[in-house]
Amino acid sequence: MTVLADGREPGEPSQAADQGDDIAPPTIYDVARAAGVSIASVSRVLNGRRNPRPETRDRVQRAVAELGFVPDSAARALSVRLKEVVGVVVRRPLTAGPPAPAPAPWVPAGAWDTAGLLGYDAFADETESLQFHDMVNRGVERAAQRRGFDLLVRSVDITDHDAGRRVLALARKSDGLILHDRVLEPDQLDQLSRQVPIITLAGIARPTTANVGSDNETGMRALARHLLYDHGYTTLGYLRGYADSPDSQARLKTLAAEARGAGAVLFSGPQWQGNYYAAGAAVVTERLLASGLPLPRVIVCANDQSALGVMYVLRRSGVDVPGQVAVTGFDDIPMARHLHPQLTTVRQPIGELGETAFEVLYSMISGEQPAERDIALPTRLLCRESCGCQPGATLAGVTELSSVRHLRS
Amino acid sequence: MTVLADGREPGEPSQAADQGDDIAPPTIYDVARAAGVSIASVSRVLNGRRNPRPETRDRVQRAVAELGFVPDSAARALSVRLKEVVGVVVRRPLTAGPPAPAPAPWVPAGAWDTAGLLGYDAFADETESLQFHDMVNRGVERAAQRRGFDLLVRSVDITDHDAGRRVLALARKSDGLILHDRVLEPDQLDQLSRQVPIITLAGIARPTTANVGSDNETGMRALARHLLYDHGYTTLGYLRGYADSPDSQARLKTLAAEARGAGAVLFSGPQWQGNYYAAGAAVVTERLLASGLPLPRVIVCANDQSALGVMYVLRRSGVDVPGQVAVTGFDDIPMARHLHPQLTTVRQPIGELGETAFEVLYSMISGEQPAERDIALPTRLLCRESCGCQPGATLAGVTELSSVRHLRS
DNA sequence: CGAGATCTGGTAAGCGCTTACCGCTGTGGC
DNA sequence: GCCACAGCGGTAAGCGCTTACCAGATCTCG
Repeated sequence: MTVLADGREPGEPSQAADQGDDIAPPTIYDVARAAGVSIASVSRVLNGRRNPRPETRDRVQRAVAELGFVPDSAARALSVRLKEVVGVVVRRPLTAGPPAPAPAPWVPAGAWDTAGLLGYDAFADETESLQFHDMVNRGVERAAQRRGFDLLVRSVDITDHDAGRRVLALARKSDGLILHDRVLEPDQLDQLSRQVPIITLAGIARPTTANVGSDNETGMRALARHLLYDHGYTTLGYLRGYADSPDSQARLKTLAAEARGAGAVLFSGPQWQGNYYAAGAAVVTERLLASGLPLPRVIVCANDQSALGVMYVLRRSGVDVPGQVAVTGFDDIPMARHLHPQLTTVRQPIGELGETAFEVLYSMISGEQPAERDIALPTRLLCRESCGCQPGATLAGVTELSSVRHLRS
Repeated sequence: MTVLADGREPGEPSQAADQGDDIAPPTIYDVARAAGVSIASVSRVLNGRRNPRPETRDRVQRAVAELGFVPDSAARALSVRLKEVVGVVVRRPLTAGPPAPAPAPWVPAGAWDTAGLLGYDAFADETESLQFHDMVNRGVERAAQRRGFDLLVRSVDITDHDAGRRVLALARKSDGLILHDRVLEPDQLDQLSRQVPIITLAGIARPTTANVGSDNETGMRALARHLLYDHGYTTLGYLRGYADSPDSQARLKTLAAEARGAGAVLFSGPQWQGNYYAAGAAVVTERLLASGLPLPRVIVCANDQSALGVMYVLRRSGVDVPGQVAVTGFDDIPMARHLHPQLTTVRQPIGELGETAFEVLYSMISGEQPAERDIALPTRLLCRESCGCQPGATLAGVTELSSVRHLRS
């Protein structure tokens, strides 16, 4: 038996450890001693290796139960090189107040500071509220739990241009990373992904990473056709998300193609540049109103939160939604159905996005090559009221149009 | 220099490690070799110990930068006995659909199953939406980040009666735990808290744990007096949270005392037992309506989510809010101001609750005895519309009444 | 200019766990 | 009855890092 210099065995709590209050948790040595076996036997029983003799197994299990032993994760991780932790990184404004804008030179300085947005106090704590990200993370957690993994969550500030270091630090605390929108630059991503498995969400798959997103084309096409043909709208505006968001770009592209096909006019110039936040959308909408130019008949927003901001400003300005201007979103966050009018939007399977991301990551951590490097989950149109539809007679006041069935038949 | 059996030094990536795709991250041995120093020197430079010679420091820093070295957290944790991770546990329904009820024998079986709640499809994904817990966690994360800690988040199912094991497992992955409402039974708490520092949120401080909550008394007193004296309501109902929630009990107690003092009638019997969820509150409200008994003039809800459910059902049943029945909440979650009518509620400093919890936990992890074992953060009344007030002329449509100033002057 | 004090870098032990390897015991086949 | 062999438990190495301890170099001051 190994005995340390001060006379105690390895793992035995030292005298000075803690006075009464906190006692150190038991180690595998404590269990081995209590069971009268070696630490190897304890470990084998715990990990189901090599089929130990029933008597040995019993003694160990009894000792484990009695001491309430659970192996220390750090020691285990060091040994098996698996932490059973995945890191999740979200880029979000950490400081209170409205988010900094995406690069948008046409927005006068000050427009985003607190003073400039006082009128939008209604969204002051928007960044505190549940967003798309959080719901995705909930899905990641569900899937992770099934594999005994936990989530290590970290936010990087929207203005943090040295996110690389912080993400790398997280990487060394986990077995793999799930990165939300816009967390790393492509070259940082390439570099990091050679050291640790990485999944991006709503990004672009690269040689060494996989991406999980949703089928923007199908959903947006259904929405566009609904607006263009069912409602007959001929002028539309697209309020964008971050300029470099692949999701926002894909949605715009599909919408533009459909509008063109229907001979409708689509506004989507620089003055339609939002940032996925309600506060940002509110400012954009106000500028549009102030410009005196006529508004399009319908404003298609890159996401639900933007739609929230648009509707808020329109309503305050006495513009009837959807009577004068219809508004639509994308995502179907829970708040969408609690708005007045209820928001017509395209539902993404938000939780599944997270679950899928974890499962793909898990397979990469296990050393497999993922079969598919770019996964798009299905979307579907939810017609509620803000597009101009009358609330249906369905129970929840939602008319569901499966985009596929509706359009492909 | 130590050399392993196969000829490579410790830490040197073995040949078979990974083929091209993933390469193992550099270890401290790689850095030491690149810098031409020993691993001890590298460690000392990294941790700022013993003031190394400038030249040594330079060489190490250069090598670290070049290799992009970041120490492995598991190895570091094992050595310094600090993981720089705090575990956060939330009890929530993990499966889709409405939550299981708190023990409430008067609710007929089936009332909570999907079929029984079909009419409340509006809240089907409520458990997916932002809740109080998430906002608190955001605060924890903020504070943790300042200390280089990360959050390990885990949910336990609302029906999981063996939560102890799962929480213990989390404990061994972290340096301390923050437990939300109702995660552990008091005896489990006592046992676990002797091994690891624990903070409860909205619970009760015990000899070995600290608790962070908010000042229910002051907030509820302000709300009660506003309803009783400013509005002159003489009949009230209190829709409770979980039966064993200290928050819910404290709020009821204060409300009852105030009502008694004003000679008003307060209903709070078993048929007023909710569960902090909108879906639960909706069912309760429907039963109250079905009972045919007259409703009180105002329904005071244990939290905002409950108020959401109450308002939803009242509105569907043609009851005018606040004209016929006023409704109030507690918490001030972001959705509160987006409801129609806007919800009058008592604001808790939700984010600060989390930040405070972390700070206290951090001090315990650092081996200090917290000065205060039971911390209550200030609350304040926010009068919006659902209590019967007219929307004020203030910018955000919110009349703020500092509970202290209003009542103590 | 030499002895002690000071400073700096290296060596090695140890954190708590897993597992390769070794040796002992008991079994079956000849 | 003996030996090969399977089965099981123990010993010890090693995961990547920090740090106590030691030894050599440098400095200080009598």
